[in-house]
Amino acid sequence: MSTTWQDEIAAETRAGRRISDRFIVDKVRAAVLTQRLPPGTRLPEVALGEIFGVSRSVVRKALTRLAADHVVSQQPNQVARVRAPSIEETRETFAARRLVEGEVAALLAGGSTPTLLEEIALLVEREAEAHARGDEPARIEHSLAIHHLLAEHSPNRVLGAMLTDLILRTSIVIALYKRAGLASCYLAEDHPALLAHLRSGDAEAARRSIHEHLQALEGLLDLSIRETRIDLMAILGQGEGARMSLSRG
Amino acid sequence: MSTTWQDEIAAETRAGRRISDRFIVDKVRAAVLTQRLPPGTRLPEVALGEIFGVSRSVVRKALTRLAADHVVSQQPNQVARVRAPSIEETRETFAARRLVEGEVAALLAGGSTPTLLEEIALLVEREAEAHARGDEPARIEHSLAIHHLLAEHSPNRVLGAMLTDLILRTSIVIALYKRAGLASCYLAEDHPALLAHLRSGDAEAARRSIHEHLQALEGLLDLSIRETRIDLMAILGQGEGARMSLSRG
DNA sequence: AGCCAACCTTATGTATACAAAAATTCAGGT
DNA sequence: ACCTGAATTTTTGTATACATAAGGTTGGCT
Repeated sequence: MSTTWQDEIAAETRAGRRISDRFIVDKVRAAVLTQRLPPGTRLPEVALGEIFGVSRSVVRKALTRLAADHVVSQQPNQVARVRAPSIEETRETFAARRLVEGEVAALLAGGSTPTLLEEIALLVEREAEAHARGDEPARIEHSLAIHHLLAEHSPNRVLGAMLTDLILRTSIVIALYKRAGLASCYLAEDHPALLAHLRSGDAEAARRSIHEHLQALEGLLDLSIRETRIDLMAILGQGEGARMSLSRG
Repeated sequence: MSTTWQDEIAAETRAGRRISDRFIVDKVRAAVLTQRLPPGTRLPEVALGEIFGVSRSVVRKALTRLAADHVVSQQPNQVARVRAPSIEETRETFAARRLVEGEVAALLAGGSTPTLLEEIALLVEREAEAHARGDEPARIEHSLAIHHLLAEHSPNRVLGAMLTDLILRTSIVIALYKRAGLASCYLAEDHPALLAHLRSGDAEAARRSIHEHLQALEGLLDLSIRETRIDLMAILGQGEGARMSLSRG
């Protein structure tokens, strides 16, 4: 994974651009989303600075922004760590997203442009194809793109920004709590149904389909009471593996 | 106003505490809320640093956090300025808050503790008293306290945090767009009605009373189309007054 | 052997110096 | 008189040095 970062950093510097805090935010967020940086991983400022070839100033700004996005936790005089949302917070995040994304979908059911509907239709198709050929990373990417499209085109931009945040947070906890044996969180009917309701302009049906979709998604997670699993992971599991790959750079 | 800050800074240092970024965030946010720092005001890092007696490092962190809270706008290589939300954003913020606070109130209608209900009842009473004696600052404080209480006690803490943010943002635009001749935004019936519905446990009635309350509040604002008012203010009105009081420190 | 304390390592908090980019000012020309 | 453009000033971006606090480790003591 460090090599991936190394490559992207090299590409960025070759392009004449300096590494910005934004770049670091994006890379760390992507790594957290794909669990290359598991919850609890320590993110010391100097180590990150060496990896990205910048000083602590830039890293600190990036970490502050990641903390505002709920990706890392930052406590005074302590190392920043990849956040491990609790089961309770996971449930609450899903509930918040149901509320917000449901409203956005309802707003969009009235006034979405044909262009938007076509873009969504394309992504829905691609997601199905990716699933059919067993390409789970591509499927996740297209699925996320659909929801991000809703957020970006929300008539209410304040709600849209909130939704962007919630999509990120739910993605993190989905990666975290996905039931062990489950190959994919694909729900074949849900996105086509949503699209149909957006097309027909039925706001309440669109809202309902979002609610059901997210409810089903949450149901695919392993949110059993034994929260110890995560605590142990945060305390013990962050050990040598993740730490080394960071300090190796 | 600088003298107020000076006093608070002196009190903080006397107490042995160093001025933290948190302190600066709180003070700037309060000043924006009370319009002592009008929209468009420039907030240069060195000037703020001199006022608070800290270096740019601390100020920068504070400004980054204020930007995350939508209080100031920060663009690369430009001075941070107090944000002036547009009329459109104001409407969208109110809509978002109606959605979120309505849900929180509905959740709270079922399961709020007697303690919480008593606290709210006390604040409702105090707000009415403050209004009766014409003490508008105190009235605003108690009114805000009621809504913050809902946010803090939200069974869904994710929604609660989102509501805290939205309360701040709506407070800013209320101060910004309050109709000129209006002495107060007090709506005598609304808070008591909300309290009654929280007590009775009727979730949908509680949600509805929040919706109506916020709709009425938005109706008290001057959101006419001529947005030029704000643009002019941001460009011209930020002149000597605010700038000087900052540089005078 | 177990526990405690002092030390040392590590990492963050803060200030400051220098570089680069904007904004402003002022002079020159049309 | 107005517009243009270079020089100056202001302000931010980044790196680095020093101070401080947290965490772990080793030594000594009971």
